[in-house]
Amino acid sequence: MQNILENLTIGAFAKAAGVNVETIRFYQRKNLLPEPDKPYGGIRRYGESDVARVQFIKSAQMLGFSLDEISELLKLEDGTRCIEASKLAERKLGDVRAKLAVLLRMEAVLTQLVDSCHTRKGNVSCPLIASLQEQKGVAI
Amino acid sequence: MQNILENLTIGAFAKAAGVNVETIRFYQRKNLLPEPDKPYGGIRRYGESDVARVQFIKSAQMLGFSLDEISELLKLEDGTRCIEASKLAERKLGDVRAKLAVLLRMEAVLTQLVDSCHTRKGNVSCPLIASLQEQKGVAI
DNA sequence: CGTACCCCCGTACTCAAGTACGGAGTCAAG
DNA sequence: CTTGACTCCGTACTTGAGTACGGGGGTACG
Repeated sequence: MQNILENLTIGAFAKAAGVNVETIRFYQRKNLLPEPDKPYGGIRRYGESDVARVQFIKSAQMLGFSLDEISELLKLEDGTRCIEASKLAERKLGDVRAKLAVLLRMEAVLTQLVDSCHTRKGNVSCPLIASLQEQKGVAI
Repeated sequence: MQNILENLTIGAFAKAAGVNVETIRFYQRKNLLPEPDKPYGGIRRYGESDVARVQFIKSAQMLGFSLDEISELLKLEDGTRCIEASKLAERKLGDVRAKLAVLLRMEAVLTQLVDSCHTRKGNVSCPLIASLQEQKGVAI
């Protein structure tokens, strides 16, 4: 692994991160990405950590976090004083665990569906809704 | 538990589901909810299963599924022939597991952060990004 | 009987998260 | 030293997911 991923122009950076240039700029305006300072009148350069940061944003988005929430997660990444960090982290942990609970249910139901399709034929349905309903009655 | 949740007007339905009336109508236009037929010139009535369906939609949205994806999940719920169902379910299972993998990492990192804040003081940061990066190298 | 609160349906507006566009500057290759 | 590709930055447009608005109709109660 060489550090091909250093000294990237914004175009190469965007390509490496799998988004387009405008998205990068958009994230910079939102302060999700640092805007590296540029050699006066020149062009900015980006590196591997920037790429990873964008990929993190994208992953978190897939999990239903909004950019505002992601910006909080990034605050944790970037480091804060323990008192605030731990408060924030605990909240986020709550969100994460709630999502996990739902996803685990879904996984179970879908797995069962696939299995039963392998053994039986014909029509099947899949109690996704019911599986989540029970959850509400159950203590966490 | 009485079935207070039967014979609801759209207003009561929306309230029970925790969304507003326009959202219900919007979902109906998108065919995420069945539009019960109404006594000609009268008003439509809704029941518990409709409420559960909306709550399912909301849960799935929190997990980053789009309404189009949710409509596929609902197809599974509503029952289809095995051949298609199982294909679809397998794809969805892939999505679900990918999300799970990321969430589990996040949970681990956040938990660790909270723990280490309880024992140490000062500044902390939290390798959220790094934890997801490793994932890409690892076989699933 | 009227008036107040729903329902129905259609159109129009909003907000988050991008995407697209365009003029001006920069830079590397020929 | 020009040309073509790329950067910079600002403004404007688009899309998904709702929200709001408004006219026309029940009905229920005071």
